Amino acid sequence: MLKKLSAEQLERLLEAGVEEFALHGSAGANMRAIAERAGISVGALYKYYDGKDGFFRACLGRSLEALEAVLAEVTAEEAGFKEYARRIIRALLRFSREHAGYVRLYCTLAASGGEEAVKLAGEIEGITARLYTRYIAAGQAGGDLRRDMEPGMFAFFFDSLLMMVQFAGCCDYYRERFRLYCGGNPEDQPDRLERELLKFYESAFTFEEADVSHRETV
Amino acid sequence: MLKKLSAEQLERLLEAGVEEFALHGSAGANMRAIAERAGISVGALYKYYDGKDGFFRACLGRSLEALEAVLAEVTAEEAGFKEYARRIIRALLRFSREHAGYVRLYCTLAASGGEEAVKLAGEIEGITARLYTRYIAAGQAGGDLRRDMEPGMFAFFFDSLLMMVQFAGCCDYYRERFRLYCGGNPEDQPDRLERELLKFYESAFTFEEADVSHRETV
Amino acid sequence: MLKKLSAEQLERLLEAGVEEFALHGSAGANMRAIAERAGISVGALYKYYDGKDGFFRACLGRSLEALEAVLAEVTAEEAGFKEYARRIIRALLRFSREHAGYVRLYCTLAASGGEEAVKLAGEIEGITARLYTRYIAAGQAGGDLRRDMEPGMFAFFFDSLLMMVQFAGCCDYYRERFRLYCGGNPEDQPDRLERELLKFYESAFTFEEADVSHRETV
Amino acid sequence: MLKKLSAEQLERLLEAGVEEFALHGSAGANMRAIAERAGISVGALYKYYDGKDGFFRACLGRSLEALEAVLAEVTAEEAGFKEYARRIIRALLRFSREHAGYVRLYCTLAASGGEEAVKLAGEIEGITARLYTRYIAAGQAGGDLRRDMEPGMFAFFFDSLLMMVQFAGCCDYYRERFRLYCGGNPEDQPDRLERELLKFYESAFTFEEADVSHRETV
DNA sequence: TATGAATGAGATTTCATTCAT
DNA sequence: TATGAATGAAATCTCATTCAT
Repeated sequence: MLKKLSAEQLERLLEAGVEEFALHGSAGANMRAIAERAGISVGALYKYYDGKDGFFRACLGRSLEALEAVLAEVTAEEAGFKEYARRIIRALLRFSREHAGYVRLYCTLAASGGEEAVKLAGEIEGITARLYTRYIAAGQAGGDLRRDMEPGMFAFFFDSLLMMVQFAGCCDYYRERFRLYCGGNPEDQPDRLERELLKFYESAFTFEEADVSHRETV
Repeated sequence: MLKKLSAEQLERLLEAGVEEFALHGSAGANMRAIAERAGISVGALYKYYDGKDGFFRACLGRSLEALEAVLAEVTAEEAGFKEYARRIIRALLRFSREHAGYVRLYCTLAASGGEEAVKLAGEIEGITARLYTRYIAAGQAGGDLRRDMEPGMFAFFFDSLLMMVQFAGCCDYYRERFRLYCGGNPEDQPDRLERELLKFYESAFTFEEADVSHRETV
Repeated sequence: MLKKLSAEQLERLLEAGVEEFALHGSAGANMRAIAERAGISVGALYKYYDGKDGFFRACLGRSLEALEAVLAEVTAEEAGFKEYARRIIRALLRFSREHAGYVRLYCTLAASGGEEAVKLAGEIEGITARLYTRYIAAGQAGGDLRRDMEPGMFAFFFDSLLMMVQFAGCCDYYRERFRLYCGGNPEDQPDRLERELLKFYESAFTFEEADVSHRETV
Repeated sequence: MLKKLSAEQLERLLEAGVEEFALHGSAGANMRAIAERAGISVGALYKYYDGKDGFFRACLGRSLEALEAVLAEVTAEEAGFKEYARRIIRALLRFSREHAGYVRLYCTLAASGGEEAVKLAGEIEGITARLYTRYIAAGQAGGDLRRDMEPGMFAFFFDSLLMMVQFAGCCDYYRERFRLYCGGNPEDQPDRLERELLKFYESAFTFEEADVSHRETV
């Protein structure tokens, strides 16, 4: 890696890459278009990155770093489940507003197949998987969360909805889908989304068979 | 092989297309590779479909039809919420086992952007969006489901988890992600997945603030 | 050459070929389009003619035969120069009205290069070249036509104008060119064209230096 | 050879295109062959021109510009009819010797049909049509040219012969045709051709009915 | 060193020709 | 025998990558 591209230029380059890859996929992206969008020459792009694949991975890395940073920041502080969930929801909604390209790229990556995708899944999802699962298990141990659930499974459901909400804020298809179900866009009604999602989570995670044994299951 | 393309060959062609598009995306797919995979000539492929885009849409159409057929079949019969959900879960798990390619293509489409994706979202998701939302609203009216939720939003959550479970059964990234959270693959433990997901749904959808007012919210 | 295509079908085939070749040139013509236009199968086309080139030559032959037939008919009768010219003009104008495709194909052929074209030029133009040249020489010997001209050259000029008039009646470019010079289309004003062309010919062919020695040459 | 395309190479590219299009027509020309003939890569060809059609038009444009330049130069100076005609004949004969490819392409274009050809006819022929017609009308007004002719028609005849002479110098078919009528090639005997053509023109344009009323019309 | 034009392999697409039916 | 779908070579065109300037 040479050192002559200014930090700002590198920034622009990665942003351009993220956007182009998110828009057209790894195969459909156009290296020349990326360079132009970033205002640098293709030659420079190839000096700094090792071909299209290498650059794609760099863009991906960039996106995932940013995502992880947000999550790390949010999950650093201890909090009760509801508050914890609220913070994550808010952070991710803000993230998809501010870094739509990153989320789009993440979505594109997740849809792509192959060894590479598997490897990246391990790197990216491993952290949150462990984090959420442990947190839920701790909640169970502490008596705050229902005991008749598998922490891993419920962590999976928890994270899945967060992913979907993010995609709904950034990716055309998921955005339209959200409109059909809920009306409007996620970023225009963060409070409503937060409220309903929290409600959903709260009861799913705290409900106990025993508490409702008198009710007729539907 | 100069025989007329048999129905089976045409079938193979679409399957090959579904697989290739699912694997490499719309841009990355290779028409020659598709023809070879199906064992026919490129010329024949172009005789039956109008270019790459046209063929892509045909593959998409086939995938979505199959998906809709399954959902239509399952949702035709009336049932209580839990039974209804159970059937859908089972049907979709079976579908992703038997038609992994269709689901992969659906996932690829959802990740792609553009007008086309938006239009397709409307066609594909509109049906389930209305279906689920109405079903939930009916459940509320009948007293089976909690009243303090927005039917649309909760339908969105409901469907989102189903999507994720399907993707986890078919797409490399989502599959790996599932392993990290839950261990193993969805299709190898359908009962476990069904049980936990139903548990999650049941409490999320039937919980009522009033019932648990004595509990400390976590 | 097999015998099963009816005369009418063969007719249609050649007509279709003439039109297609005239329209798109030898390289641009589409064999399938020709077969379709003629209402027969491509297989039959290939049974009767040996590939594209062979069929092209057949179409050409057809056109040239028709052209020669017209000229042969007209030049069979003896007549004075002016009457002779008048007849040819009229015959060719009618021919280009009734067989525009033949003339177009002739024009296309003449524009194409290569050995083939040279060979065909010999076959096609040889006849008229000899005919006109001899006629003019005879006119000179008989005292009807000026003596200070080379019969071959003047025959060339004579024929060249006839070609142009024909092209003007059938080929888009030449037709537009005619409109710019003369206004209207040749076939809509055959009398005017005949009159002026005859005037042109008459003076060109009968003028004698001696007769006008007293005039200042311009 | 990774140097920037030199002016000379660009020149060669157009020349190669003119030659290839002239030889095989617009449909039959081969872009790869053109690039090879010019010694550049196909990629470069496509960087400079917008597809086959765009490049064809560029080649055409170059040919027609050159033709117009020659005519403009020649017709700039005033002169009596005979001198004027002599100059044009000479200029065009030289032009077809030096730029055979341009003339061939012009001939190919004229034989091709379609809207495009009509439009180009308007652009190309319009200039000479007006020029010649006005010149002839002026000659009539000044008493130098016969009054019993339509200037437009005679201008058409005038130009038609010039076209044919040019084609005879460059296009295989027309060249062979010339040999049949006149013997030899136009460019090998420019003086003879000039002399005879002038003779033809002179009498055609200056003949007056009145002058020869005593002669028996042939 | 940074540039971006040139390269050319490889993709999409067409269409003359074949041959099973 | 006549058909016309299937073939696949060859055409057009794109774009990741190189490298002379």
